[in-house]
Amino acid sequence: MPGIKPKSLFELKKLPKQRRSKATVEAILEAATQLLLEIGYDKTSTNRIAGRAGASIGSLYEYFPGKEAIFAEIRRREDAKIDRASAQSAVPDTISDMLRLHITAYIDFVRSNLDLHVALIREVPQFAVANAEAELLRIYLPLSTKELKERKQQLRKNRSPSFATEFIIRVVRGTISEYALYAPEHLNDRFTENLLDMLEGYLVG
Amino acid sequence: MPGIKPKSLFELKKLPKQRRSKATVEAILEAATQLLLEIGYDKTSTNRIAGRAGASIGSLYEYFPGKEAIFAEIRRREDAKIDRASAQSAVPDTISDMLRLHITAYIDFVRSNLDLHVALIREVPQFAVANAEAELLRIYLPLSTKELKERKQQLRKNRSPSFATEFIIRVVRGTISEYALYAPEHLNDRFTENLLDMLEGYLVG
DNA sequence: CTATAATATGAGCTATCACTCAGTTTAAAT
DNA sequence: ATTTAAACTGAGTGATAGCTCATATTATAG
Repeated sequence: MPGIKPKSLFELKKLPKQRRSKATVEAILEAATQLLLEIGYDKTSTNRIAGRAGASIGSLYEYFPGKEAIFAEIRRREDAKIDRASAQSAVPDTISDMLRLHITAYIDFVRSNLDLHVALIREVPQFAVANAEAELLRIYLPLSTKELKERKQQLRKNRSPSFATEFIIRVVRGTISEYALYAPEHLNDRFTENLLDMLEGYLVG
Repeated sequence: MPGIKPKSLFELKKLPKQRRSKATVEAILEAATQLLLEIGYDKTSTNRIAGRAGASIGSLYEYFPGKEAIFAEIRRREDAKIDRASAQSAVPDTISDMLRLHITAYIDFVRSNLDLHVALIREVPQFAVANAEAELLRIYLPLSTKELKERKQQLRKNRSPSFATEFIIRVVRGTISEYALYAPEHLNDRFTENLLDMLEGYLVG
């Protein structure tokens, strides 16, 4: 019986309870984010993160089971921001307005955090891919199959709501990531309008 | 005057001349590919690659300046395969047929090398991003601005050939990568038909 | 005030990594 | 047969990585 199996390599070992330790965890996450942007994932060591954060390496390992967990938490928090960006009170009647609402929100979000967004895709190993998928479903909940079904009369013939839901979600995510990675300067209004035009043509006709 | 600056960290230091050394280089690339798929980029060490390849670590460094160069070469060879897949003799008259030709070729290619394709995106740090862009332009040359201009009468009004060229290239690449990474089992004929349908609607109307 | 839990410390351990180099073996050239 | 170039070898080096743990400090609870 060797060591005890840890709950997860990607989650916090324990939650900070006092103000002091909460600040430590925040400082670690902030330092890790900075270092990711400055020198990349590989060269960012746990010792360096602790140093930048003004914490000891021991404290870091008090809360994080390892390096990966730090970046998994950073990713989780970015996901949460997207959630907030997409959470809309009013749900439009037309598919066209629905598309515009969510896609502009998503593009605005990506643009406002472009460097970090790109670094997370480009630098950080995709250890928590399952998570990314769960995130996907949460983010675009408003754009879900259910909502499309409720607007089925607007849909083009032969468009299955369930298939179309996944399809447009992946077209949007994939295309925006592609632009963010390789042509961020083209992630502009003209792009947005073309994307919306294309998707509306696909869904509504 | 410290060391002499190497030509590039991503290119071969020297080309193998004899049959024996060519085989060594091939074995190294094959071993690196296997290890990438088995244990990932981070855990794949140069010593391990040499071991698996049946070569000495010294031989490895005779031809490759470092670990990154090995995977850059693997990527280069994959790119070359895409080139070949897209190189078509007949150039169709209609935009619709053009789309079908190149997109089905690209999807077939991705599907036939799915594991490696995904691993290269997911695991290998994007050290040679400029290369990926050069590749992009080469791959879709047939689908270029020029070819769209020649078929301008088929294009929808207000579609700029130059903008549309980049747009559809990135939609295709981004979307297919998204599916390959997160839903490879949905990278099927139904997906292909929907993608073609959407793009044709966008370009032709 | 005391006891207990929470938090912080950082020297140092083990492991592994990318990589070098002095020497040897094999093949090609003359 | 001899010379020269190409190819191969692998123990060893320096650096650094992730991470532990015994100890010390600070905060909360009773």
